[in-house]
Amino acid sequence: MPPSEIEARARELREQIDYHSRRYYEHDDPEIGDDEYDALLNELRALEAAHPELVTPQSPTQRVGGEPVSDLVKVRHLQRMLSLANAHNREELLAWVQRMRNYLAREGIAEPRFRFVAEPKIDGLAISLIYRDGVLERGTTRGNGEIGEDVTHNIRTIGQIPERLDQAPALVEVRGEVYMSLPDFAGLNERRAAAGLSTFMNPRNSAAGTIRQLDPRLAAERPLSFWAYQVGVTEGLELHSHWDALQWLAERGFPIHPDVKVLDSETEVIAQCEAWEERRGSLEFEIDGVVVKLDDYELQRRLGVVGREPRWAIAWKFPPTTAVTRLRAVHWNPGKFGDLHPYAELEPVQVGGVTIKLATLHNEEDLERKDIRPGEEVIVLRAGDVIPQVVSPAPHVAERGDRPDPPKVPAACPVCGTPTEKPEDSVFTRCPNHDCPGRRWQLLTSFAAVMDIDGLGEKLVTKFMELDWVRTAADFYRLETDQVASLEGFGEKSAAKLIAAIEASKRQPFGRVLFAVGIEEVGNVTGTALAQQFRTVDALLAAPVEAIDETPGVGPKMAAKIHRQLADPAMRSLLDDLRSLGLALEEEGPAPGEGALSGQTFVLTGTLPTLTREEATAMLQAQGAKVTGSVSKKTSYVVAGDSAGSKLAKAESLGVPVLDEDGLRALLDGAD
DNA sequence: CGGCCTCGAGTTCC
DNA sequence: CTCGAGGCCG
Repeated sequence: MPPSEIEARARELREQIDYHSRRYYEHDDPEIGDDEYDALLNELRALEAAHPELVTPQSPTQRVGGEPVSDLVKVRHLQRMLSLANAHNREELLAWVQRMRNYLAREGIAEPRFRFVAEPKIDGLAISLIYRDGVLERGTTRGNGEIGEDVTHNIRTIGQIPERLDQAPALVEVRGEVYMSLPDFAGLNERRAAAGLSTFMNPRNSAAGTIRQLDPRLAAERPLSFWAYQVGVTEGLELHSHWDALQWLAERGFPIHPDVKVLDSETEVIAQCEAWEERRGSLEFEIDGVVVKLDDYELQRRLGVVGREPRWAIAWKFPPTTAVTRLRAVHWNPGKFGDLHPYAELEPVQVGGVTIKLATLHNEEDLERKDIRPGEEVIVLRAGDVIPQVVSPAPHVAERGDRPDPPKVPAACPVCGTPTEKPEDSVFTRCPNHDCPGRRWQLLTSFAAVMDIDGLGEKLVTKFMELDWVRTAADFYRLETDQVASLEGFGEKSAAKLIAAIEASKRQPFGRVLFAVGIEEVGNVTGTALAQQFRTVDALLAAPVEAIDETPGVGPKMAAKIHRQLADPAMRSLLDDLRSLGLALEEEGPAPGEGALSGQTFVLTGTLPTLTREEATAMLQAQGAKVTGSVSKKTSYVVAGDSAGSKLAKAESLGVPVLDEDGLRALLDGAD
């Protein structure tokens, strides 16, 4: 780069960084992720390192520790706020305990009795609160540990933080974490979205931005919470252990997490850390680890501090939920209806405790937007959920001049080789071949899943297709026990079991069959609605578009699409075949408006003790109830089983009644 | 016409 | 679970 360009680039970077830094800190509303931000900052640092003459005092690189410019008053902490060493696994945790023993042995304390306290490490921000004579005097952010910022005006808006303390000493410093709970975060974002405002990226940013607002009225509108976790400087108060301190805090009304406990051995500590890790996803706040402290203050004092870290505490860090890995290739697969979907083949990498090799890329637009290229490093994320996602190129690759070519949309179907088409109105390029084996495989596996055929999974479908035993879903019902038993890995018994499962699926209601055969726009709900509306497959097939349009939940667009697909001879013959094979192609359930539970909407969540989701759905639908997937205020009941997640929380927040399996049965019995 | 609500579809790992 | 799009209600 010629010098003039370098200078221009440096200026550009400074402007961008300042802009994003303001978005983040002042407007509390970042447009880009931390990684992207860091990439900008790193590029600027690199430029400035190579060309020191470009460094200006105002450059973002010159701010101490990358702290943002701010009008908040700087305050020196009475006692430095320390950081923590990390342990990533049990070996490192045991090594920490051993280090403490060794250290104390050298200090002449042999065989000390260790008691520990393990607390969740909340992803919020650390705050120090000073109470003088029981009155909250000041709240300060951690800052760099030595100097923080005075945020007392915002601290006072947090209801969980007492203004006054009973039986308080002359001086006490309370430390804890200010955070935004996940429900509050979701609610805030919902309100913001409704008001046409941009939404926040994550609870931590949201909390950090809120606490640093200059105007407390803004902070008051944003729900913040608090957990206390330490007593710092005191005058006129004597405590002997961390646990005592926590009790003392609890007695004065500070929130202490109820599951924090004293542990007597490192084995218990490890078990506790692992337990927290397991609970991680079901807590109503984000945690990124567990803080383990030695309980006894005298031992803490003896152990002291090394650098900025106390020897007597450690943070058990959970595996990161993002990782950088190489994108090996982008592949394409046809879906049920021929749309080609790109997915990423990745160099296997550990993210959030599992190894990720594949990740969906959704569609071409998504692929283009992310600008990821095979051969380059990418950031892989496994958010609170389970599904891996490719987020973006790794920060450093975008700076490269000679990047590999972006992946190309295939000109021919990767499975059957038919030239692809891209309809005007679709984001997808598609394989137009209705007989494409890839497409048929998707249809058949989906059919097996929708019809709830036990044991008929992806592998078996593949095998049946290879042997050419199965071309359409109807062929499943033509399989014979002997035939299946002849397969490797199958015996007489397992073959009979599979055939029985296939037979059993014949009892699935008409609506479910309509869903299973693979009609675009027709899922569980629309299938059931069509079945109720038309009663028989003949009536449905004879129906003009206008009649289909009359179905609740179906409008003109869907009606046209459904009508066109039903006219397809292949679809007609499939439905015909299925009928002659004994599947239900007439509605036996109640007509619309009939049935004891008609007009009521149910949502199932979690695992019920004895019923499968499909069974419960069928039982409800038999009474005319509608079963949908998402909770809203129109939902009549949520049926919650074990490990129910966000839907249960939503039901509670909306005041929707929640049933367990017994409650459901009672309701169904009452309806008979 | 605008804005919620709902549905469908695809998807990973163990 | 999340996204986008279509339907429906005010």
